[in-house]
Amino acid sequence: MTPEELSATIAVCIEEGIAAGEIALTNEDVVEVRVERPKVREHGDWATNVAMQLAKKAGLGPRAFAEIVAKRLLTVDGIDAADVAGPGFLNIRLAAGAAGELARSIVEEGEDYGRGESFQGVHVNVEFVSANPTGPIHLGGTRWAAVGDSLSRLLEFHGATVTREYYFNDHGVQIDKFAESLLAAILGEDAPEGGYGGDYVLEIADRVLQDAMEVGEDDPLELPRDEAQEYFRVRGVHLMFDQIKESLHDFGVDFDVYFHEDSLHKSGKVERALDHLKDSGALYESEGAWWLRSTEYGDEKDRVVIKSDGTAAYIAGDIAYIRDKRERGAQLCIYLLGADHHGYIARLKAGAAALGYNPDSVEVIIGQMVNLVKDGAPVRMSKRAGDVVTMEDLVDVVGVDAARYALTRSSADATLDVDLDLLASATNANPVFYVQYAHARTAGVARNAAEYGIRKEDGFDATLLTHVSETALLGILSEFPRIVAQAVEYREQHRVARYLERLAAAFNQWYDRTRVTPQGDEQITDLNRTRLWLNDATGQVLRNGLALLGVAAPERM
RNA sequence: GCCCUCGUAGCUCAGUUGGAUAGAGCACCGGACUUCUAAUCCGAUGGUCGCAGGUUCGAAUCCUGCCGGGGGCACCA
Repeated sequence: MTPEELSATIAVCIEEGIAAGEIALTNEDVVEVRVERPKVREHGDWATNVAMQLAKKAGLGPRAFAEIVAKRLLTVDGIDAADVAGPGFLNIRLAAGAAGELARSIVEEGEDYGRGESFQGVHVNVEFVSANPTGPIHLGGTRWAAVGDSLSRLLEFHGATVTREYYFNDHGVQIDKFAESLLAAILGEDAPEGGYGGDYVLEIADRVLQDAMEVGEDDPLELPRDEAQEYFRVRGVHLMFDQIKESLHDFGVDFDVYFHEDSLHKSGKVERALDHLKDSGALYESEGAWWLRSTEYGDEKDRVVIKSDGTAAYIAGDIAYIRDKRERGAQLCIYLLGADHHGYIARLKAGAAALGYNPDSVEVIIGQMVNLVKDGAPVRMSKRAGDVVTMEDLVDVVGVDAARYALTRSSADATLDVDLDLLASATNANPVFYVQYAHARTAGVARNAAEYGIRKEDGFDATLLTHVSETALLGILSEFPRIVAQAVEYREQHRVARYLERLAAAFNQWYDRTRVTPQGDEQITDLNRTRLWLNDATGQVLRNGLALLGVAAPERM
C-alpha cells in the first residue's frame, strides 16, 4: 500500500464515520489526509494528524475522533494496526506483504516510478544563466545552470514541456568594455577602467586575430581604433559565446533557445508591446513619461517604461520578452535570478499583469550567492583581476557530478559555501559519492546474484521482507513519488538530493544486515529472489533521482 | 532610511509548509572486514533553533520588534 492509497483509505474511513452519524461533519469538511513517516520507528509505519485537524469542527476530542477512524482502518486489508497516541495522532502499521509489494511495482514501473502529472500538458519556459558573453560562466552562473536544469527535469518528470532558455545581449556598456578590453589586451595595454582582465581576454583576442589572418582578411589592428574595437566586439563575443555554450554542454546543460535581446527591438516587438500597453490603458502618463504600476506588486515605486524623450526604457524589453515567451506558447515563465535582481520580481509581475496575463504566470526564483572556501578561508573573487572561479575551474577540480550535486543539494535561497578541498580530496565527505556508491552497490549485488543464478522472475513473496532494515528501506522507497511532487510544487530540487542521501543510508544499512545471495552451500530460495527485487528497486529509485539532478548513476566505482 | 533574504551542533547544511524526544554529513572519540565493493556499518560526544514578545491544544516553522551576515533601492543597461 502506497502512502497515497493509505491517505485515500483514511479519508474513506472518515466518510464512513460521517455516514454512520459518529462524526458530525460533511464530506466537504474532509481535508486532504496527510500521512507522514513518524520520526520514531516504534510509532509505526505511518502517522496522520488528521484527527487533530478535524476534531474541533466535529465537536469531538481529537483522541475520540481518532478512535472512530482507527476502528474502521483495522478492518481494511493490508493494515495491521492503527493506534491512537499522544494528543490524537493515529499511528498505522501496514501488513508486511502490503509494504513489500512495492519492491516489485517499482521494478515494473522502472524509470517511470515517481513520475507525476501536476504539469501534464503545460508549457513552461525556464530562463536561467543568461549571462552576457563578456567572460566564462562563473560560480554563480554555474549554480543556476545546475539548479535550472534540475528544475527543468523535475517539471518534465511531472508532464511539463519545458523550454530551457538563455537570454543575452551583445550590445551595451558591459559588452563595449569587453571589446575595449580585447583590443587593449592584444595591444599589450592595461585593461580599461571597469573592463575585464584575466587570461581568457588575451586568448579570445588572439583567436580573433588568428582567425582573421587565416581567412586572409586585412589586419584588424590596422583599422581605426573604433572600427577595430567593433571588429573585436563582433568576433570576440561570438567566440566567447561558443566557449560558454561548450562549457554548459560539458556540464550537461543544453538550452533550447538562446534569445537575443536585440531581436526584440529589431523585430519591432518592443514597439508593438508598448503600443498594446498604451492602447489598453495598462500604463499611465505622468511628467511626460509612461509608467508601469509596479507598486501594486510590491515595488517601491512605479517604473518608467517609455522615457519622456519617447524612447523605451530597459524594462520595456523585459515586458516585450514576456509577451514573446507567451506567444511562443509558454503558460508559465520561470526566471532564475541572482539575489542582486530581487527588485525585478515586482516589475516582471507588473509587466505580465499589464499585458493582461495572470501575474502568477511569471515566477521568479531568487538564488543566493555561492562562496568558495579553500583552506578554511573564503576565496576572494575579483573580476577586475581576472581572479574569477569559473564553471570550468570547478569542473576541473571536482568533476561534473560532484559539482552539480554540490550545487543542487542545497536550497537555492540559502547562500552556499563550496569547499574546494573537501570536494576534491575527502571523497567520503562528499555526499555525491555516498549516493553514487550506493547505486554502484545495487549494480554489484545484481551482478553477483546473476552469477549465482538468482532470477527475479522465478519468484517474489512480499511477505518475506520482514527484516527491520527492509521495512525501513521499503518505507523510504515509497516516499519517492511524494518527494518528487513536493520538489516540483515548491521548485526545490534539493529535496530530491536529500532524499537520495536518506535512501542510500537505508540501503547501506540493509546491505549491512541482510544478504541477497546465499552463503556457503545454502539453497536459493524465494527470500533471495525477493531481496533481489528490493535491491533492484532501490537501484532504480537511485537512478531516477540522480537523473533528476543531472548526476550520473555509475554501475561500478 | 526603506525593501528582499538568510541566521539551526565546532564546520557545511536538512527539517515533509504548525506536530510526538530538532536531524544528517564532516570533524573528534570508541568499535566491526575469511563470505554480495569497508567509498560501508554500529556506538559515543556535541543544541538558550540569533534575541524578546505574541498567536494556539502545539512554534525552528506563522505575526511584531530588535540584533547580525549577504543583496538591492536610476526617465542606466
